[in-house]
Amino acid sequence: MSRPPKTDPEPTVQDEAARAGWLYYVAGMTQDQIAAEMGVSRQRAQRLVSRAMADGLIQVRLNHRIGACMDLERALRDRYGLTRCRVLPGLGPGADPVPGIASAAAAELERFLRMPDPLVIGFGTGRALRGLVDAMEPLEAPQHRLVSLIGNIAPDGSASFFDVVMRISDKVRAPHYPMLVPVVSPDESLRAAFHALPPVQRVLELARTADVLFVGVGQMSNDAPLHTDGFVSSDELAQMRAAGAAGEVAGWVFDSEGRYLDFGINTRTGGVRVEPGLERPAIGIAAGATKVPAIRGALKSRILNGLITDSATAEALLAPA
Amino acid sequence: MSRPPKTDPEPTVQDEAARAGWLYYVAGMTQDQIAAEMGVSRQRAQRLVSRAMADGLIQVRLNHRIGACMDLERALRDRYGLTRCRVLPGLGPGADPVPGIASAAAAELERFLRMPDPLVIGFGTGRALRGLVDAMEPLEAPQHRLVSLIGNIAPDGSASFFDVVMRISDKVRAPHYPMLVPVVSPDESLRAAFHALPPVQRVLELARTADVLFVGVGQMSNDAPLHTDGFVSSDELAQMRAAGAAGEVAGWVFDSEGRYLDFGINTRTGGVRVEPGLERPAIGIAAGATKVPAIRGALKSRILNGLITDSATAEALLAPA
DNA sequence: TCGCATTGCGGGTAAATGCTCACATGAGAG
DNA sequence: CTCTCATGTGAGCATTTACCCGCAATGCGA
Repeated sequence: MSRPPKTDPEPTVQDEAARAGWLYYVAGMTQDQIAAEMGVSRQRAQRLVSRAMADGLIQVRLNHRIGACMDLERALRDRYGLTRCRVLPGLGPGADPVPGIASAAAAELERFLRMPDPLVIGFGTGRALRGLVDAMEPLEAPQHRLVSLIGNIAPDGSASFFDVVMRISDKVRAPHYPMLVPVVSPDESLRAAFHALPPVQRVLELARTADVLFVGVGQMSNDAPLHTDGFVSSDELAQMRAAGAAGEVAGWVFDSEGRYLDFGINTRTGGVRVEPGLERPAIGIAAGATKVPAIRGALKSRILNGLITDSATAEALLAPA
Repeated sequence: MSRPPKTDPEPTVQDEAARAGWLYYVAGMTQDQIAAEMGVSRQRAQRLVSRAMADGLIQVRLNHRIGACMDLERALRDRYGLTRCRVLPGLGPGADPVPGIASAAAAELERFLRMPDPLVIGFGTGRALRGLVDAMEPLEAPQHRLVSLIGNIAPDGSASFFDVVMRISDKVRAPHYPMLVPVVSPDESLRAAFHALPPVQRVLELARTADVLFVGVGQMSNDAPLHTDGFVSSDELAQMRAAGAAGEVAGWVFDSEGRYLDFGINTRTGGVRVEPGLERPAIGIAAGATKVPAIRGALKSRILNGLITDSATAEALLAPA
């Protein structure tokens, strides 16, 4: 940019690139026309155009609220090394964020379901996953296998409320493998007994090797799903929080750095936990101010390498910790 | 478009086009990649991208002052004593000059809108101003007031086609003051009656004291906007031209020296006229061979002290009269 | 003046793009 | 209920673009 203020005996610098870029992007001319207009070869015109781009002479902006979301996606990807990230416009404070992100989550799942090669797809549970199911289109995908990561026996012995895997299986006609163990066993030995059953072991093995994982993220505040759904008592919740618990994925509790705790309900939680740093997609579906510390932890240790959220949550996740 | 029967808040609209456009222009992905990313066919991706372009969602701006244009700017400033001048590369003869200068005009307006102190900004009308609006980025600037210089009631009683002030107001969330009088009244006494109304007087006062003015420039040739938009008849146009009319700003006609005529439609034009020699910025946005005599007149008498145009028009303005 | 490396140019070519043309789907009129 | 129109979609194809490769010109140190 240190051009002397002389007149035009030197008309040839990146000025030409600017002019070529102008003609290309604004006037919509083809590179052939630009070449003719400027009296140079097509190849040179092409180089000028691409140089105008590389030098940042051309500024492209998107006049749409989606634009901000796209910028947030990129920022989240960079910050947490995500392989997949989707940010949707928030519905405003106070509104339930689940409907907004559910259809995007459903679209993401459908992308995998449409793949012809058989996949094993693992699912957590929770309201976000339930929203995903509701937003899904029925779709024939019998080549895949759907497996639950989390036990689906509630404390009272019934099947768990949000039986995500079964509902998806209904919609896509794929075989499903429920995890026939309690979400949280009363004690460690009972969990071991369940896990020792051969049918359960087969499901556990399937879940551990799943090609794709879709999970929600639970917060540890007083409205923790684990608590409101009756899996932990208020006292135990408070204890775990005092010990640093920040959130949970598939019932497994971790701290603000995303490290799994080795006490509390983690000794009694059924099913498999999502290991940090997987190469396979591990996609979190979660939004809301109260979930921010939980999501941040899961992203930091790469328990999740993909995220679907809303713009307000994305901004909070990008704010300095 | 297969609409999911579910209650999606905003399932899919041109949001997809915006997303595709962002991926294409900002992220630099190929249409194949976009198709894979969004789970649609390549053809659809291409359609989305081109729609994003057609809908004006994508805005391209050039961050470089081409040497030749800078020289023209300086020459125009010197010749006509302009305080602001911006010359953009022409798009070639025959091409519509409006898109080229619109984004520069939008940038100029945005500079004023970003000022924290409240301003009163006055606007004329016409295609150039309309192009400006389309090129503008949405921007929160509620501290300013936007006022129309020109009446916005068309001959048939409808609101005028290019309701610039309202559209800008939409984009920047600033209060706006339309000029509720006919662009051109049938006779002098009717104009006086309109102007005597107290609400109109308040708007007139606001318009007279506006801190910044953005206006187009109309030519008096057979394609005069005043004529094509139905405000003057062919006969009247010819009469005025015979009497020396060279152009008009905000509906007020002047001769080749920029002196306002005191007959013809000037006795019936609503709104305020831009007085020559203002200290406050009075910025004209105009380009095209047919407008050259009009622009020259407006510059000569300093009706305008700022100009945004293209290189071809700038050269014509600098040619000896 | 002579290597010798660096840079820019034109040619050629594979990939990407846009465009047109049938065909499906659905709404609305008859 | 059928026909028609309007809209959207996928496929094929011509055009346009991006990239790779020799070649020549220029700059530089020996």
